[in-house]
Amino acid sequence: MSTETATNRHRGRPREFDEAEVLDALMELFWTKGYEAASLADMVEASGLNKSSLYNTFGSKDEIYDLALGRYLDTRGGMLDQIITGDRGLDDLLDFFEFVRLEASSESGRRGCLAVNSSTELGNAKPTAAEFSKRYRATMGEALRRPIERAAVLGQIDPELVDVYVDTSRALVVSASVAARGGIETEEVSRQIDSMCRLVDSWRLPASV
Amino acid sequence: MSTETATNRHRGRPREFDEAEVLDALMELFWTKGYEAASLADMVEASGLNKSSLYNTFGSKDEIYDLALGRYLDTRGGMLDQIITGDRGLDDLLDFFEFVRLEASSESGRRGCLAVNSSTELGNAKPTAAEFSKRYRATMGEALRRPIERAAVLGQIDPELVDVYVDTSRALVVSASVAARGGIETEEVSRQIDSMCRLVDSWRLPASV
DNA sequence: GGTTATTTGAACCGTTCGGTCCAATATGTA
DNA sequence: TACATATTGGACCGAACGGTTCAAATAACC
Repeated sequence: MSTETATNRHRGRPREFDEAEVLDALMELFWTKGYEAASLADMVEASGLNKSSLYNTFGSKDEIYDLALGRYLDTRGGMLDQIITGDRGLDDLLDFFEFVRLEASSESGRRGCLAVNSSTELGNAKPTAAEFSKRYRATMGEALRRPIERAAVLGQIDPELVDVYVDTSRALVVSASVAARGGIETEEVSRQIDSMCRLVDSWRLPASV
Repeated sequence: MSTETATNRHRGRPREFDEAEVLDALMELFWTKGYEAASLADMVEASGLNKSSLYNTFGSKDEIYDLALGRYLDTRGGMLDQIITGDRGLDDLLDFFEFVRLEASSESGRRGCLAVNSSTELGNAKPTAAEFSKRYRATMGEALRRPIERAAVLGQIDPELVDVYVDTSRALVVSASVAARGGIETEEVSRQIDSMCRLVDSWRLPASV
């Protein structure tokens, strides 16, 4: 009956790296270079691991890419949840757009959105990529829906158009990420985000008396 | 003074293929597979030419890609001009969205937009690709501006928001092409286009008495 | 029909691709 | 200290990569 203290979970040599950390580094690589352009050599360099360690731990390039995409979505989903909070309706949405503006002008943000990049690079060609594309779409939609539904409750906008505004907001964000990655000057992208904000403002109903 | 009839423009063996036709085929290849994923072997197969013929006529893969992109933009620009015509303002814009819907549900259209795909795949990495990204953005903007400015003249919309609506319309089209390529079901994409149309309808001002 | 210019197919280049294997090494347990 | 177990770096694989060269074939012009 003596239960051994659960110290012998792993017998041999323990792992010298943090899986999540390495996966993050690989995600960054794919984010920057895309799937095809990122070579195994790049992956080795980015991870700091040996090629065979990489392979043993995570599998093939294909599998690693899927893991990296998954990690991006999880991380990103959490970020969205954190960012789009509050009960101010459209004002929260506008705050999020400001976050998008900030990102789009940063070195990191000019790589666009990994989910969008993956969508357009691998599209229908890679089933798992299409799956992530759908997941990203859903996650982003849900996050955007919250402030917009709240805006309807607050009487800021026409409740009939909640779905339309959700779709529109998502499209605007996607398009901004495309522009940012596509080498469009940050001033121009920022101007586009101005338009996004002005559009949202145009959704406001006149305050009922 | 006897001017020779200008028959001896080319002395040797004449070209056996049509440059534009071959370039179209190559454009289709890059449209479908993207830049990195398209191999020289693919290019040979798509063009029907020999590898060295390809090289002699158009140059390296890199140069051919640029030529193909240029051809896409020219072709596409002409198409946009043809499609977005008329003087009905928002109704012409809505017609264009219907065209986008039709494309997005076709086999061919589910490859997205080559300019957008190129933007996100090569982004800042390839200067010429960034150049095309800007050209595409400008061309699309100008095409969309026409019906929207007309709508302002017709009193359909708030003239103050013309720029905003141009940016928005372009963003919606870009986002639709991303969705179409990303493996999103055609019904879902079509639903997104419904939202686009409803949004545009919400821009209409009440008819002044 | 001879000349000339061009295309053509195939062989070939060195490099990099993604992927695999294994002996050496390092570490926790007994 | 000896054992068991996992990781590690590097050698190695065949295939495909983008790109180049060239002799042979071909067709318009004189």
